[in-house]
Amino acid sequence: MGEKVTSLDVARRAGVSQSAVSRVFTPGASASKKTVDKVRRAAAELGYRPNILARAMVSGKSRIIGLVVAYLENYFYPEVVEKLSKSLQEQGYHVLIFMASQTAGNIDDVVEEILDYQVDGIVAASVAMGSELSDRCRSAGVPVVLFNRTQDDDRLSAVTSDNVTGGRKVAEYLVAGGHRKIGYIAGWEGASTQRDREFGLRVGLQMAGRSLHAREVGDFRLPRAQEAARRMFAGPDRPDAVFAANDHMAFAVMDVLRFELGLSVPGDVSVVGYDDVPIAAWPAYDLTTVRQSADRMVAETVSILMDLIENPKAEPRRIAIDAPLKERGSARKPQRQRP
Amino acid sequence: MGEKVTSLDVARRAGVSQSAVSRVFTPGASASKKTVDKVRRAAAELGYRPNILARAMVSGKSRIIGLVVAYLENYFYPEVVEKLSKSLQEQGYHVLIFMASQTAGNIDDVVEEILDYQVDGIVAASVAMGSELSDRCRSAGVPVVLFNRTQDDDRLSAVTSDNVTGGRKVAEYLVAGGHRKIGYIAGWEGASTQRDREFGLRVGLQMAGRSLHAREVGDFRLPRAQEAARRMFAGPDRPDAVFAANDHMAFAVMDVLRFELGLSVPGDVSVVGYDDVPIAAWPAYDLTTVRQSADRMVAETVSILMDLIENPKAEPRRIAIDAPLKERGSARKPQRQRP
DNA sequence: CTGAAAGCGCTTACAG
DNA sequence: CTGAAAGCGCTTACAG
Repeated sequence: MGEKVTSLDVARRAGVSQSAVSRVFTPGASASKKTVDKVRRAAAELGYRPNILARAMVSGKSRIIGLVVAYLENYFYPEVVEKLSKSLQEQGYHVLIFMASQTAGNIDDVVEEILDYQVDGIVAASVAMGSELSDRCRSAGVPVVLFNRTQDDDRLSAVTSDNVTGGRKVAEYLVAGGHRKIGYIAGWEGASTQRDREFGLRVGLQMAGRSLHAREVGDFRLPRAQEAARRMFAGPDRPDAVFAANDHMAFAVMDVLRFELGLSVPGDVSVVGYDDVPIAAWPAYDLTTVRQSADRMVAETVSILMDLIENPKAEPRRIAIDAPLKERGSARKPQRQRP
Repeated sequence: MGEKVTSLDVARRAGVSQSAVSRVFTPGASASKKTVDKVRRAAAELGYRPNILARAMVSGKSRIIGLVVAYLENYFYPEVVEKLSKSLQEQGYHVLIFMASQTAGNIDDVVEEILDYQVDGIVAASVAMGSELSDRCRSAGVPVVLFNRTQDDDRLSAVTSDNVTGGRKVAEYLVAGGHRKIGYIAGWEGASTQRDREFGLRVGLQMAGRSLHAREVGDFRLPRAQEAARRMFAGPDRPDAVFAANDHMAFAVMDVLRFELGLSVPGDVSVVGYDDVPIAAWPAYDLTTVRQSADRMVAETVSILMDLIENPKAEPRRIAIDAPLKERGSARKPQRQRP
């Protein structure tokens, strides 16, 4: 206990200076093979490992990335956390996680806390950032990338899927499938993903000369989505198709339709989601959905972050990954085969 | 950019010493109201925030907890990550996340990396730790708590649910439900949770004068669990009940039974899981399962960690939270009503 | 209560 | 290539 070994201890045992030890443990530094050997041996014998915090203090690089995430109930995010962590680990970085409470104002406090840890970068997943906050990050020289969300501030990098096109594809697919009464379960209206998906849906509908038959707000949350589905199907003129702004809500909608209202999916009503989380492929749902590749979004995020960290004057980037529709069993298929 | 404000800047502006500034920002320290006011004002004007890394270096407390987690596909873990982060945040700590690759040996490297960050404690969720490793942590004075796993080494703290009793309850419930051919889908055999749940099941069966009818290994993974279910139901003498070592596998088993084999659940076969993840309550599964409270497990974990951090000579603790059976629709119910 | 000084464990110019 | 020295931004005894 407390047998804390420092670089000075190693230096003494190896018969070299502290600087030499430092160089041996610094990737690009110059040291003779002889020194390297002596130092490595001494370090191994002593069980020495560099103190990252001390290194961070002097070098100004902590190799910590702050990840702000609001809710892990939507199973798209656990996948993101896992992939982001792994990918960053491969780059020699680690993720410090900050759960933003649902409460609106808290995100600002959270970012201040993150900055206190001298992070090298911030990934804000599914949260919006006040402009004062992004100013603070900018002046602190800490790059921020918005994940699965965009903001007007174009000095902020952002990675999303192409939500507008994704929404439009759903409209086209549903129309091609012969649906005439298309309902939409909206996500939380403050989210750009919600707005973009809905916009795409409406554009697609309009291009086909149609319009939305019904609309309810599910807020991206399970109970709200259930209520939204109940309201939407309460009247006599029920939809024959529903697009839910994400898979998470689509599952809830399907279950209300099937188990509460006794409707058949897709017999009576087609259901389409957005995200393609793993559960969408489970046979109990077999959900037709828009595929949003966590892999590709994470890869872009890491790439942007690394660029911005290495080159502080690099331009912020905004990426929208293409989002193809994944056909499964929860929505009636267009009759393409019979021309 | 780079307008890095230090405690010395604040001190100068407030007309006090650096020590005074430090004291104002240190919870228990003594400072006159006058000094506090001057310093707070100067700090606010300058936008000063203490550098946590610098503080960590001198104080020896980083207020970072390392969390090692192996896989987030089992939706018990995202819940844990979220709750643990929030709870720790409330205590002024933050979570540095480390994804342990599936590869066996890697966990050791990961722990070394964690230690490099001078964490104040480690939570190892669903991973085992070599004894050399736990020795290193001990000698570094870093407390470790195993989460949802136990090890022989009783100098390690561990938080689990009462897996043995949980398994036994499943046996009793299934027997009471009139099942005669009970199959078990095992998790990864290296996991204590797997061993304990199976042991409990076997004990319960034996106490009722029964024994296991079939057993296949699902490794806690989706595809393996599916294969296990297929094998188990391939022969003529199929089980009338299946206990899967966790919910995640139980979902896969249910889907194979229902959608591949055309069996009715619970009409033809009852299915029981373990964990009670949120999806278990979704009507598409309505899974009878053993409830393992993430809330309580997290609370215990945080409590142990805080104790161990504050008092390094505190004894390690091993907690097994009680795990009640949650009755739902996927398993035939015992006929209690008619005596 | 308050300040001057030393030091946490490293890295980084600067000479050699 | 290598070492001595300074310094990263704080906190912590130690005097006062």
